[in-house]
Amino acid sequence: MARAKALKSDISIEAVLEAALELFSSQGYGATSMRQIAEKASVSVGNIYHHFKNKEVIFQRLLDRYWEVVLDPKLKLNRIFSKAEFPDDLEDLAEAIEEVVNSHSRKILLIYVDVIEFRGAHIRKFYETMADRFAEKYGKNLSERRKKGELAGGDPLVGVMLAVRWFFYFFTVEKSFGVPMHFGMDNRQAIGEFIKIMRYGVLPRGNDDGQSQKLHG
Amino acid sequence: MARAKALKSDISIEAVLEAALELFSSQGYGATSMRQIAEKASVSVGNIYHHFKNKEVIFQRLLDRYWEVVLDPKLKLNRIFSKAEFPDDLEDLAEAIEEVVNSHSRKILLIYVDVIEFRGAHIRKFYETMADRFAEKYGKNLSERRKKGELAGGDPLVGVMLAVRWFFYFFTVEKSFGVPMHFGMDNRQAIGEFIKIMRYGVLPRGNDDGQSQKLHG
DNA sequence: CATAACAAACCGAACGTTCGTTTTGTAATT
DNA sequence: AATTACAAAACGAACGTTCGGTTTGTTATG
Repeated sequence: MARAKALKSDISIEAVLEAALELFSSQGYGATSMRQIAEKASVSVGNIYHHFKNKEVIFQRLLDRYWEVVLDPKLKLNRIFSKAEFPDDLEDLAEAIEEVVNSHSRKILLIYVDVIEFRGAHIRKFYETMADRFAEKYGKNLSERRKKGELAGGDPLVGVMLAVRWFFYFFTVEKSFGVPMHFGMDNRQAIGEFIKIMRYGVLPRGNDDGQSQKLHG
Repeated sequence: MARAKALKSDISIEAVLEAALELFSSQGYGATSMRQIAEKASVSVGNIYHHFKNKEVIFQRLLDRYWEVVLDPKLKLNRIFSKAEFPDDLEDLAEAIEEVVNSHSRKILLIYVDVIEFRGAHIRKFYETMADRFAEKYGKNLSERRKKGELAGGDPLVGVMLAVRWFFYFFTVEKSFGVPMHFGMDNRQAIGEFIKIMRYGVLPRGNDDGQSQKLHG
């Protein structure tokens, strides 16, 4: 039987990838040297080249690992996607996305490194296929529910994509960029406001309130 | 009697900044060399160092120029801010932000370069002060209108910030990152869907089921 | 059990280039 | 004449990568 024994070389490879992730995500690709990676990984430069053809395949490998995470069907976010209960799942979506960003904030930064230094060469194709998969999985369920009148007019898929992208960007800026968005309120509160707007909009709903809509004077 | 005469040296400085902007925004800071800048600007390396203390001040200068653009009261976007007619101004906001991003897509990329390679060192303070200024300008007007019942409950400023950030991100990804978001629809249509959701939410409004989005012609 | 044989893992010096910056000297402008 | 603008060469340091040699671990053989 095949044992999953941890080879010594695996430890080195892991150390190199971890060091490279740390450095690429905090300095960029071009500004990170192989010697820096070697030192941080407590490994010789020659050893790195024994395991990796060159600097770029290290970067590529790191991006591949992020895709594995994001595409994992066991990921909570993906399970929410396949249930497709928008907009009831907005809170769950926010929580799951926060979890992804918190757990993989540095890997997410690599995407921006790729955009800046490689013109998005490594990630473009992936993003396109991912968007398609998402639309297929989530979209069918949604359009059915819309026919039943559970959702307002317009393409419901847009609403989900909009929210998902916004959540991702929100937490990425907060966590990966390290820039608190500070809408003048707590994080959780800001998410709550966003969800409220997504569901009900910012214009007052006329029915149960004495105030009826008096816009466009 | 200040002459606005264009000195010859100004032409060199301008060429250097233009070349540096092009290179920094497409390769990142660390991966761009002074020799590359010099060649693209048709200027000698020594000449660059005659006008700029070092490489980093070139980068800093470029970011400063972007702030000047964004803070200019004459900028259409800023004029919309000071009128604060949310959510009626959503279309105008989208258009103005698209204009800013289209006109300054490369400078916007510098922000991401700063985040990646300098941990946002150059931009952090600016963003904080800008958010405050925005909240002060736009916020007062909004809270008054909310008291008059023109807006739904919750902090109305969140809605504006939410929309503004989303528009910026949307156009930045489209134009600066060069990644078409392709929500399965036209750009203008996607913006329209977003605005509709912002105003009315995705849940159907009680008055007439499902078809309440007919106003705002 | 001991050991020879072999490959994978690893190291660190060295290669040729290129880096950011400085120095030196000349042309242009004032 | 004095100062600014510019170009070219040169500096030491650092770059990505290569390479010869050593250590380590496993397998085969006695």
